[in-house]
Formats: sequence, C-alpha cells, structure tokens
Amino acid sequence: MTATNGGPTPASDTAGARPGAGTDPARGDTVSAVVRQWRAVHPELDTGPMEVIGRINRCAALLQQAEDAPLRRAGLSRAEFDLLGALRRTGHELTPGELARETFSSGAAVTKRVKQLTERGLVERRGDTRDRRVAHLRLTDAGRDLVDGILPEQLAYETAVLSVLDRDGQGELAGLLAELLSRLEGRIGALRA
Amino acid sequence: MTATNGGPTPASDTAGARPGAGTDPARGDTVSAVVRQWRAVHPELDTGPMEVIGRINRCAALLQQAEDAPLRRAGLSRAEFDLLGALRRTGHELTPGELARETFSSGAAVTKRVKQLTERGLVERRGDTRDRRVAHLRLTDAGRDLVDGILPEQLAYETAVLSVLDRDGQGELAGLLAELLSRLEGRIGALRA
DNA sequence: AGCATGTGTTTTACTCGTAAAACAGTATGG
DNA sequence: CCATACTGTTTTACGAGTAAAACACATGCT
Repeated sequence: MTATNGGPTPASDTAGARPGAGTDPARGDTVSAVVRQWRAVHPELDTGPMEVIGRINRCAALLQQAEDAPLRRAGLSRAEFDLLGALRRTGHELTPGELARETFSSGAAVTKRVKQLTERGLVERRGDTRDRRVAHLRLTDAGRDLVDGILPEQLAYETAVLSVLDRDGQGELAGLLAELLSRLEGRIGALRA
Repeated sequence: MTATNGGPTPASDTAGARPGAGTDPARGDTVSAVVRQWRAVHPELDTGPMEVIGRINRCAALLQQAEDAPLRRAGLSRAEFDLLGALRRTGHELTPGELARETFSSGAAVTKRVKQLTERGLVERRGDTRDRRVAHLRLTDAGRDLVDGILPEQLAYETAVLSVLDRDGQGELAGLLAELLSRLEGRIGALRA
C-alpha cells in the first residue's frame, strides 16, 4: 500500500467472520493480529472498520506485488501497463489529458510515461489539426502486440491467485466490492471529515 | 496505492480499475466499465478475475485517498502514521528491523521516517546495551498522545465511509477478505508465475 | 586470539510521482 | 483586433521509496 506504497495498513479481525461459515483458516491473517493489538490497548474503540479497510489495503498490496513480477519480465512497470492498456481497451486514440483521467494519474506523470513509451516504440503521437495544443496518442503495432501478449498471461495468473476462493466466494466478493465501490465513487469527496 | 505516496498509489492493472473520470452513478462502478471495454476487444478472454482484483485495487485507492485527509491535518503521512501506530499498538519498544517488518516496508524507509519523527519529538531512540548495532525505538508522550488523538477520529471516519454497506454486508465482506488474505499470506511467493 | 562470516542499520544513487509554475494555443468580450 | 481568461500539455523542483553498497558490530571456528 502504500502503503503506500507498499502500504500495509492496520487491519483487524474482529467479528468479521461469521460463525460456522465454511472454511476456517487455521490461523488468522495479519490484519486480525493487528486488530487484536489495538483492542488490547484501546478496548473502548470499535475496531470493526479495520477488519474491512485493513484487509482491502493488505489484499491490494499483496496482489499488486505478485502481479508486478510477470509485468517486469516484459520490462514494464504497472503504471506503464495501465497506460498502454487504456489505449488498447478503448480502441481509439486518447489525448494526454484523457489518458490521465483514464489511469487516475496526474498529467505530468502521463507526459513522462508517454515520453518513455514513445522512445521505446510502443506509442505514437500525432498533433491535433484544429487545436494545436492537444496531442493524440495511439499504440504502435508493437505496443498492441505487447499488451495482447501480456494480458492473457496476466489473467491466467490472476485466476490462479484467486482460486483460493471458490467460484461462489469470488462472485460474492465481487458483488460486495461492486456495491461498496459504486457508492464510494458516487460520493467521492463528499466525506472529507 | 503508491498510495501509496502522496496519495493513492495507482492502482493497478490488469484488473486495473481505472477508468476515469466521471462518476457514472446509476450504472455500475468504473471497474465494470473497464471490464466491458476489455471484453469488447478480447471476447475470448475470461475477465472474471478483473472484477475482483480491479475492485480491490480501486477500493484501496479511494479509501486511502479519503483517509489521508484527516491524517494530513495532523501533519502526518500514512506511512508515518503506520510507523507510530505500530509502536503504539504493540505497546513496547521496537527495533528498526522489527518496525520494518511490522509496517511492511524496507529498512531504509524506516530509517528515514524514524529520523524525521525523532526530530519532531514523536519518537525516541535508545541503543541496546548488549548488541550495539541495534536501536530500540519508542514513542514519546507527545507521540503517544498524537496517535491516541488521531485514532478515534480515523475510526469514526472509516465507520462513516463504510456505512454505505449495511452491517451484514460489512461482515460478509470482512469474512471473505479474511479468507482470501489468510490464504494469500500463507502461500505468498509461491505463485511467482 | 584472529579472522571469516553473518546480521542490524544507515548511506548512496537513482527512479518515479506530484504540485505548481511555465508554455502554447484557443476563445471571448469590448 | 487585442487584451483577458481559460484549457491542454510540459517543465521544474522536490519529496519519498527502493536496491544495493557500505558500515558497525557480533559470533563462531580454529
């Protein structure tokens, strides 16, 4: 996660797991240990939210770390792959600004990545004829082939990692996350407590 | 999320939950839009894993971004708070190495953070009497008070954010994540596909 | 004891991301 | 038109993290 980047975040395990629910992992995850520590120090606090947020953060950190390996073999960072992927999946040219929004990163970061990817022959740039401030970016054949080569590998890998959950579990998880996410995205910025 | 990092670390890839911009409330989350794009371009691929991994990444990024605000008001980055929190919740002194493991970061990063936090009077250092290589770190009173002041605020904030899911939903989500996480942590490194 | 080896921590060199300023060009209102 | 404000992109200055090397010390072998 960050952590930040690599960020691990405090986590916890309170009552999260319902009784009797199927598998009962021999031992808890790291988050549950952290939550236990907090509860010992501050018994008056409701550590419930840590059980969810801490685990989301930790899962994200582990999954990203694991997925980076295959990517690096192709000589790409995750941010670079995200950029190429955005161009590939939209299927058309994008401006730097659109690319920034699409990949949730700053314009400056996109400028730098595009520069490198262009030098590597994976992306091409073309100026807009009407508005000379804007550029249009597209994948080269090499860029498209690279993405198309990596993607199935990446998906197969993800499938393997997630197979620790059964099909129903994955479906439930995806559903709950979709609900959480759609509501978070809906009111983003609203809760700046 | 870098997250890390100033802010949210870019989330990630394949499953890359990354569409941008606009909130498109009524219809699903941004991840489902991305998945739809990929399926249009590569109908033969099973995009299932993206629905889970992409959402975990995106949720992590949004939650971290949201939680950073309250932290910054206290003049701390998430990484710094993690470090102070580790000292607070364990209740005893930790060496730099232990702190690195506890916060899932590199020793070098811990060295730098401890240096800053010590200068700010939040952390104290003491050398080990037997083994002069090691140091023991502990919170100062100011450091402890800072953590104890922030924590309830942070938890209240998390509770508010998660309230978009009902109690059962939160419990189910925590349970599924706990299962996934404990298995990922169990076999981490095993799947370096 | 003396030296090779191992461990805990810090330093160094470098990458990458960001925020804010700088650029470059477009659109508008008088 | 021409000044002004605005938008899209790039540049600049800097902060934070990492890996690998450097340190500093401890330990074990002979």
